[in-house]
Amino acid sequence: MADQGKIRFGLCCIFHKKPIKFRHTTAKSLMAHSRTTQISLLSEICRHNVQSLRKALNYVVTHRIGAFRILSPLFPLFTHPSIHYQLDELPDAELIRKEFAAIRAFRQTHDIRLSFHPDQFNVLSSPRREVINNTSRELAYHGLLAELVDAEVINLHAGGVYDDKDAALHRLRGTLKMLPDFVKSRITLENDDISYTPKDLLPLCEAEKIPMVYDIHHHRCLPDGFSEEEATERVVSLWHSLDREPYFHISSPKHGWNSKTPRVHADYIDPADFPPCWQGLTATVDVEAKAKELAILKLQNDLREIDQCTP
DNA sequence: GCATGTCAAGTTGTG
DNA sequence: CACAACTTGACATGC
Repeated sequence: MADQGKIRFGLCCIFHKKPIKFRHTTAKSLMAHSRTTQISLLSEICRHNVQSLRKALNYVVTHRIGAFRILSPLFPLFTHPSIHYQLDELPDAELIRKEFAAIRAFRQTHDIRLSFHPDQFNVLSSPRREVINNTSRELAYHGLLAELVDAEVINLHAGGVYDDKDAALHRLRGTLKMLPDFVKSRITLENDDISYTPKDLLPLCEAEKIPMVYDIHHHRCLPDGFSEEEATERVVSLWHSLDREPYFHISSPKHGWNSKTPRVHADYIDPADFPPCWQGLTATVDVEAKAKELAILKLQNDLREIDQCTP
C-alpha cells in the first residue's frame, strides 16, 4: 500500500478532448508561395505551437501528469530539403525564444519530464548512407528543440534487421558513436513489436550506457524469453546506474490480446495490463492510448481504486 | 460547413 | 503487390 515509489504518467503529443491544438503544414502547399511568405506562414505556426506547448504543460501539471512527449513537427518541415529554415529567420523568433525560456522555467519548477519520439524513418541501423544522413539531420533538429525546452529524452527504435540482426546492431552502435553530444546524451532505445526485444537491446544499451525505454505492450507482442519482471529489473538497473529515472511505455490492445492485431492501440488502458511489478517503483510511464489525457485520468483513477481494495 | 484526398522520409508483415 | 502499422491526423481542396 504505502509504497515509497511514485509512478508518474506521461501524455503523448496531443489531446483528445481538451482544446489544445498543434498546427502543421505541408511542403507542397508552402511551395506555392514566395520564400518570404513561406517563412511568415511557418513563423505563425511555430509561434502557435510553442504557445500550445506551454498550455499543454500547464494542463499536465494541473492534472498531476508528470511527463509530456512533444510531437516532432513542433517546427514543421524544419529539415525538409527544400523548405528548411532556422529559428532566427522567423519574424517571431524573439517571441518564440521567450516562450521557450518560460517553458524551461516552468518545466524545472514543476519537475515535468519531457521527451521526443522521432518518426519511424529515423533509422540508426540502416545500411544506406542516405538514411543515416537524414536521420542525423532529423536528430540534430530534435536535439536543438530538446535544448530549447530542456527535454531529457530522444527515444528511438533500433530500426530494421535486414536479415542480419547482429550486423544491424553493430551498425547501430557505430552510428550512435558519431552523434554529437547534445543528441547522444539524450538518446534512448525502445524495444519494438516486430524486430528488437529487450533481450536484443539490453547488452548494447548496457555497454554503451544508453538507457532503454521498456515498452511492455511491445514486449507482450514480441516475447523474448525474459519475463516482465526480469526485463523491468534489467531496465531499472540500467537507468539507475546512469542516475536517472526509469522510463516505460504502456498501452492496451484495441481488439483484445487474442485478436490478430494486438499491436493496435486501444482508446484506454485496461488496468489489468498495468504490470504488478511496476507498482511501488519510481518511474515514468508514457500512456499510449488514443483517448490521450482522458486515458491517463482514467488509469490514475482505476489504479487508485485497485490500490484501496488491496489489503 | 463538410467530405475527401494528400502529406518528405523506413521497414516489416499481412491479406 | 498494395497497404497497414508504427508515438500522433491535420490540412488543403472542392463541393
